Amino acid sequence: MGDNVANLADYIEQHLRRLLDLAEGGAIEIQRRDLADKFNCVPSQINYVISTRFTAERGFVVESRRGEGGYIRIFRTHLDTSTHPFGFVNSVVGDSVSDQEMGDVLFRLKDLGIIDRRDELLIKGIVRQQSEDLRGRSASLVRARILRAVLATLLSVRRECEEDM
Amino acid sequence: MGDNVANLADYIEQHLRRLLDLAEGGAIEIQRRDLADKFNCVPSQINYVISTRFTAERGFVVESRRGEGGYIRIFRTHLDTSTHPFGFVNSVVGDSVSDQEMGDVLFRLKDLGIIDRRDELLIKGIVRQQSEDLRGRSASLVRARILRAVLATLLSVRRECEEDM
DNA sequence: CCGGTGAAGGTCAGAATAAGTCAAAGGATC
DNA sequence: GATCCTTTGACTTATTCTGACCTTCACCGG
Repeated sequence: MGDNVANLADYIEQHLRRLLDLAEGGAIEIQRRDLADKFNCVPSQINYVISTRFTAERGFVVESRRGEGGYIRIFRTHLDTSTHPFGFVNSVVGDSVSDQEMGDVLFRLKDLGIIDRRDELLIKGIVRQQSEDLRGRSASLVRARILRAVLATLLSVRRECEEDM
Repeated sequence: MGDNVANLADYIEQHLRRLLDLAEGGAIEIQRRDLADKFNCVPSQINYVISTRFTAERGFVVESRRGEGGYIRIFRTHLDTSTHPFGFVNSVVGDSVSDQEMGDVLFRLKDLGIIDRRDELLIKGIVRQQSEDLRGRSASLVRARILRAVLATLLSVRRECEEDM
């Protein structure tokens, strides 16, 4: 225990985090090849670091492009999901959701103070609108997907709005 | 925006956008040969830039003519943003959406200042996450639904936030 | 007229560049 | 020694850039 000697992946993570701290706007751009050279490893190691450490759950979004002028960009999101119920949302929603279950989930979230009454109505409206022409199982699958997506959006946007004040 | 541009195609795109911004009536006319000379590249590079960056999805129409007195004209198309969020979103999204189309739609909305860079990435991430294990048509349908739902949420919440101030 | 000619722009496929994927091997931890 | 995390490299995919070849058009000489 104590100070475990960090491995390569940890060093690369540290490096990227330092860059992010220094960067204006909480975003950085790197070349995969260059970074791999700097750390004397194969390029795919960079992908490993990014996919294990710079995830949405940890508050990052990553964007990349191949070919000439290619890059990897890492953005810090406003959303820190360890303090915000992202995982929680995923755990309550499930893969298949009936209209009734949707109501229950939203009720719980409102009860917990995560969303308010207006959000509840808004979400219910959107989910219903987007699943209205579907029946049975496919409706439930779509509802689940949309519910998760909408909740994720709402939570991150809310947070942004709060910060803006 | 500090968009760092790393390749020729991006430079040419930027140049054309600047011209469009300056132009009265949101339209410009260029000579392919001249532009290629200016950027020291083959003429077909211009076609590449136009066909990848100035698409209908991104809000442009392009018209050209060969032969003596030939030209390429680029027009910016307009989008009515004053309508209700739902109607607006529906007019942009459609029933079936490829990943590429989603990218273009979000790009255009960002271009119009309706969403910002982070929204763009966030939404792309959410939609991809929710459609990642699907293939072909069903993926496109789900993408369309989720994209509509997420955009509608975002726009409604945004409005609320503004009202609250 | 009318067919030729040169001046545009268009198409397509291949090379070059850079990132992504995946599975298997290697280590650490319990 | 079982399991989980890391590291590697062979293979895949995406994007850009180029050049050879094609099409369209105005104009000109006969």
